[in-house]
Amino acid sequence: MAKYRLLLVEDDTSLGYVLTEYLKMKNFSVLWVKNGKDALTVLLEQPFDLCIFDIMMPDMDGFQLAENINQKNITIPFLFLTARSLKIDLLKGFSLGAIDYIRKPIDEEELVVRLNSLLSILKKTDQKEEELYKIGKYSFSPSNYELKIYDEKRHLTARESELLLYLLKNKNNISRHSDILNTLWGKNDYFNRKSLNVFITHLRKYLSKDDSIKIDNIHNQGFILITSSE
Amino acid sequence: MAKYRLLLVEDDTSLGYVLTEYLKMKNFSVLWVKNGKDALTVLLEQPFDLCIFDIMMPDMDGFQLAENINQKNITIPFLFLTARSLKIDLLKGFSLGAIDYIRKPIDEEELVVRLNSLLSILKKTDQKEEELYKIGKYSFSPSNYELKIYDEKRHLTARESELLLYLLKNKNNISRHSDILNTLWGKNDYFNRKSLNVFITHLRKYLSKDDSIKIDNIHNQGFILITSSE
DNA sequence: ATGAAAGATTAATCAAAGGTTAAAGCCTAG
DNA sequence: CTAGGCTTTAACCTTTGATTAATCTTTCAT
Repeated sequence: MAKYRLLLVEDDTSLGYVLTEYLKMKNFSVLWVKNGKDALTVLLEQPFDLCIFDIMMPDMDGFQLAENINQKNITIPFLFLTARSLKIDLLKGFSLGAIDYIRKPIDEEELVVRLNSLLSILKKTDQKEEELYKIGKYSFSPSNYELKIYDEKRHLTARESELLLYLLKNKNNISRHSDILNTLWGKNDYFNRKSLNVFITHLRKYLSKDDSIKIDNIHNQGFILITSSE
Repeated sequence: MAKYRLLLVEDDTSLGYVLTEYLKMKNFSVLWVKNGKDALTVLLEQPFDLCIFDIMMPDMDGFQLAENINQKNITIPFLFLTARSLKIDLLKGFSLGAIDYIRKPIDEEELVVRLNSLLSILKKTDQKEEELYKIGKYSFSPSNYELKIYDEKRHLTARESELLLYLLKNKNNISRHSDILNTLWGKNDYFNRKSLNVFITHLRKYLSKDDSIKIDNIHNQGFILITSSE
């Protein structure tokens, strides 16, 4: 089983250290940062499966961090792990989109089973791959990497296929640069972005035989596969 | 939003009644049964989105119920809601496939947000809950930066979109210069104010196809998006 | 009424982002 | 170990859009 990648945001040095080591021992890949600002930076650059936020931290607290994530349209599951046990805080946490709110002091073993439970739910809902997609006059089979129009077939490469699938899953909605890159490339930097452009060019060429289909760029935001038909 | 269907398995009559009524008030559809046997029967007959199991019950306890479910390959998400607070019980609960383990006494409000959170993760597939604003004859999707009237679509830039969203949130109320500038630009000076004017001009042009919409200036105060319709 | 400040509009500017093509690396099967 | 296909990097060109500027028009206090 692939390691799950966790981002731990915790300003308390000793707790942060203990948790990081424990979770690593339990076969998680953990990045520990000590404040919300650093968290935002790495979230834009690297993919994670789940984030764990402390609330009370200097500079940017956990709530502010969650607000920032929502505002920036970063799609990442997160939960709060906090000493703040008041109900009002819990309600606020969930209303910000947290998938859990765990009160300190936490038993490490309990934390691990809760993390695994949440991660397995998240994974289950993410995996749903259909057999055949219709794109205007084209049809696309992600499992064979095959793009067909009329009788013409074209075999896409793995990357081309993944990218097209990603765009299709968000058909007529923005697929954000950062989300694409984090999902397909695993990181988001200058070179990946360039690479992404190259593959977008490929897909546009392959799909050029049906004018009702286009891949638009939304400046500084992402790409959007538009099918005007249907 | 469609009602979620819950199955509550709880032998305590007064708690069962209170919970059922409370959850119904919170727009859940609830079936309450008092033992594991009845639970199994209705699970085979009716669909549910989520089940809530007490543990300590006569005849068949919650753990046995969960074991039965696994053995019969019934795929249904369930969680435990129990007075048994020992870690060993929690670990057993998760190992049986529970998606949460909530210790009594439970605050009803907290229970509801936890249920909603879990259900929204589970239903992530049809979680296409993109917000859409109506502005007279226009509709605006902030996540796609898309402004639509009839069949015409226009993609706004990030700034245009943010500004329109800000005005919409204060629809028919004044959006102050200083508030807009501080929120979107992060500072408020001569040049930003000039920039803001330019974007207001853009939005006015984009929205000019419906006379019932206008963006008025309140001298020295701010702007106000007015929709006379509705 | 009048002048200064504020607002509206259009256009110019320029750095950043995107597009395209080709060459360079990198795997992997044979 | 090498040939061929795929991905990444590079080079170069085009487009985009926030800002600034320039020029009118409106508002408001006096």
